[in-house]
Amino acid sequence: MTKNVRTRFAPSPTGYLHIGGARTALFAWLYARHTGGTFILRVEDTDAQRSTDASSRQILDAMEWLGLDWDEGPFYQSQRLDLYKSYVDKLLEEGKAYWCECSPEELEERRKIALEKGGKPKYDGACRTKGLGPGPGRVVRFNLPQSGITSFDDMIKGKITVDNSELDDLVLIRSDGMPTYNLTVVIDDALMNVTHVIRGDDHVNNTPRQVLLYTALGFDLPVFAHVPMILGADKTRLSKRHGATSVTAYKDMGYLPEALVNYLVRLSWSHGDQEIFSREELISFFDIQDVGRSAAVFNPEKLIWLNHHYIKTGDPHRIAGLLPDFIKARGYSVPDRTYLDRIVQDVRERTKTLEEIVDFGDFYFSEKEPPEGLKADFFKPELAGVFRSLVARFEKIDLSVKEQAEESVKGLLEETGMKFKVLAQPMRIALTGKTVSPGIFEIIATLGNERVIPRLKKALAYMEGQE
RNA sequence: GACCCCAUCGUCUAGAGGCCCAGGACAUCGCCCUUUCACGGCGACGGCGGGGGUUCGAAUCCCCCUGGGGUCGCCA
Repeated sequence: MTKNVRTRFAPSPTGYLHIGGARTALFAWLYARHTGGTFILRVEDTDAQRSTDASSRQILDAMEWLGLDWDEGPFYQSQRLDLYKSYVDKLLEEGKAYWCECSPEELEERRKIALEKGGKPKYDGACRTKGLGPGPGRVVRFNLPQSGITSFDDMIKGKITVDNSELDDLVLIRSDGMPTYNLTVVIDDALMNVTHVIRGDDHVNNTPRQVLLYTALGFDLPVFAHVPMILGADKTRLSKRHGATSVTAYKDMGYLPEALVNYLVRLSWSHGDQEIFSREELISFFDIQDVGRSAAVFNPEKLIWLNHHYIKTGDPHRIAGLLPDFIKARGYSVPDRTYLDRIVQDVRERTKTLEEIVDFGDFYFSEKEPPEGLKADFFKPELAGVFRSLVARFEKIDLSVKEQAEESVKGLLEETGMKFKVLAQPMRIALTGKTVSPGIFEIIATLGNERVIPRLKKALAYMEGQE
């Protein structure tokens, strides 16, 4: 029987959930779900200076929004300090760790000199043999082997080998008594029985030192899988310079979680030529074996294409339910749900985000006065007659039934011998204030008599005023 | 600078020695549909970084070069 898979996502609450972090979390979550394993959430808040509760909450919210639910946790490392300390004591006793009194300033200085000499700016081991005890300003360092090699098998990258002489004695306990990342991550992954450590590429270089720590602590090694980075258009690490990088920002811009998930999963992972994946498909298809080794460039255009795809194929009722926040943000009052449902169905083929639904469909929420130029161009006096008949006909029927309006206009066209093309734009402008909109009859049906008639009359009055 | 990693269209990728004078998707550009704009359909443009090997045969294997990324913190 194979060991039950256990994966985890371990964000540090020093900011929002980054797109790259979200993709890593997604992979770890998918792998757990795919294998029927367990997904753990662990907040790595050992940096007391920068960690905040607000960040923690925001990250958890973003995870939930993406639908990445966890089976265990969230665990907070700041609540496990005694645990880490007991392991460090053990290392100290066994001579596998030692106290160091070098100050950050001197270390910085020495690093600079080493760099100038063209060497590796690593800790020189000055305190290794001093036999120091605890004291103010002192840290605990890991006493790692100075020779030999360390290697591990990465599920994505393959075998990675590093000469131990490249490594230096990392800090385990800071001078303020707080443990550091490399220590806590190893202890927690081991104690939480994490079987697959799935994390960003930027951790590859930390891994050999952690492997050494696992060994020193007497733990079994997990399997490592380092996911390639996501880069910006200029192929440098994705950052704010490249646009929005937080999951929350995409939510606020009107992206759907399924679109972001679908976009993110295709970065460095693929399943043949398939582009669109349901959550169920993702769970059944996803495997770390299929994750590529090279970095991917974040392409906002493709994300927006996917978002549009999900907007135009998703359940309109559900999408309508997501609209109120965006409607309020534009200062409109929120109409009833049935009306919203119809709006979504009217506009979704031409709107790529929830925000766009509200902007493109602005005329649904309030009457939009057409610009003077449009009125002059389209509300020609010679149209007054037809418009008058149009209004008269519309007043007698229920416009919310699309067929009735269609029949009515058809009759009018037959009667006057006029082409619909001539009537369409003036009607559109009268109803929406602009030249681009959903189909005329869709608009009419959604707007209904109480909105359509006054707008048409207003246009008619303008035409008559020109006569 | 040192170390680690990576390298197929502009971008995401398929491709695990012959099925590939390289397939799909986004973007771009045409055409069709059409009440505007879209949607949809059809088509076009566009790539195996370079050089050596291995092999009957290489996008696929090996080496070098080049290019790119990552790390070198009392951040994670």
